[in-house]
Amino acid sequence: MAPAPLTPLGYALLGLVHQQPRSGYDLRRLFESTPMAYFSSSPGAIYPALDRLERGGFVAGRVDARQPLRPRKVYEATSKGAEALRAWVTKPVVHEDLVRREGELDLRFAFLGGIGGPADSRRFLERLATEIDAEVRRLEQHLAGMRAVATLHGRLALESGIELYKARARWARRALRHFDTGARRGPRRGRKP
Amino acid sequence: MAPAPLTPLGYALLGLVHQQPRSGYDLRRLFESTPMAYFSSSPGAIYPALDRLERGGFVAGRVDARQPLRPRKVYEATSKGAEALRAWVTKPVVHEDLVRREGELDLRFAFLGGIGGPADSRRFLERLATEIDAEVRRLEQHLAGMRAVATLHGRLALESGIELYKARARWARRALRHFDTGARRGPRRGRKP
DNA sequence: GTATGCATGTAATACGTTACATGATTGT
DNA sequence: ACAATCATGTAACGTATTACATGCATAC
Repeated sequence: MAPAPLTPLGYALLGLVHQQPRSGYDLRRLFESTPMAYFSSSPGAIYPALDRLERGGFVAGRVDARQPLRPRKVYEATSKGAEALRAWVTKPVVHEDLVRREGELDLRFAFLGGIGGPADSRRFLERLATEIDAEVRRLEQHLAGMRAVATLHGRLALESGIELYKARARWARRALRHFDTGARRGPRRGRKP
Repeated sequence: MAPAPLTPLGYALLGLVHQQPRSGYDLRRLFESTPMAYFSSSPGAIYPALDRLERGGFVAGRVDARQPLRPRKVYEATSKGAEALRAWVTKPVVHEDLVRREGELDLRFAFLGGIGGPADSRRFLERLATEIDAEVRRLEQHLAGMRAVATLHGRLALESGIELYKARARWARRALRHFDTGARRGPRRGRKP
């Protein structure tokens, strides 16, 4: 049942080769030159990770032996890989995603675009906003409880965390407008009256 | 020269035992029950990390053999540990801290309270805000450049990142008011006219 | 002929995760 | 008698990091 969960890097690579076939070098450059720099572009991370994905049957690589240079190995997602990716991006957002896997959230949402429908995007964003609200309440209670004991810096650091969560929730609710029920396409105009 | 850099967990533990002597179990509970849950409370992470800190001379542990239970081992920071901690928290914030070590920023700032003076806090926050501004400019340029090619979800995900950075910069500038030059103490009243 | 870019990889090391082990005390 | 709490640890495993290795093609 539990289908061998991948690492964040594994999902990132899987999602990218699912968008379009790419070589290890393509992926490295992507991590170097785009805001995905969150992931390491080091070959010692990427090539072994691609191997694991291939051995696990999530991606298939074929050697592109066009004459000039050292041959590229181009990967694409298998149906098993696509399924694992779908499961990952559509999985309900839970509390742990907020505190230990913050970085994955944007990635999951970005990949969700090519995979799910507007209903999936709505579910993701609504759930995200709800979980954040709950976490903000917890943090504010903690902050209230420590008012007396904690240092100024401790309180400020916690407030920083709270502000970041609030900003993310605002973003989620704004993004939701792009997936309004009944909207045929795009963010144009207000919601159905 | 380069004094064997510690891991994030290592710095977290070091900073906490620098505040006051604590046992491994104290630290585990802290990670379980406070917003520091970002760090794992698993014994397989904490006890080995404390060992490494002790072997490296950053902390010193002594067994607290008060009768009742299994004896606690209570750690406190050595002067070498305090120095390493000071170096870490006062180190200028750089671009890489933003993208690959976001989680450490709040921690560094929180510990800075017990270590540096208001001038250190100002430097930290000003530098942080400046680095964020630069990163936001980069991201917005990237967003502008991908307008045409990228998907709605990709653009929204990037906007999320931008919003989070902006929220952090706002927080930093607000927090700065607590460390105004000439202010004797606390955030009371506006800045010197 | 030297550096840079394309393109793949390996080796050593250290670290975190999960799960398990141990054992005493207190509460029901 | 059993569970929970205090308290410390170990073992197996997988993975990321850093640094190195290789080799051809093109540009200066």
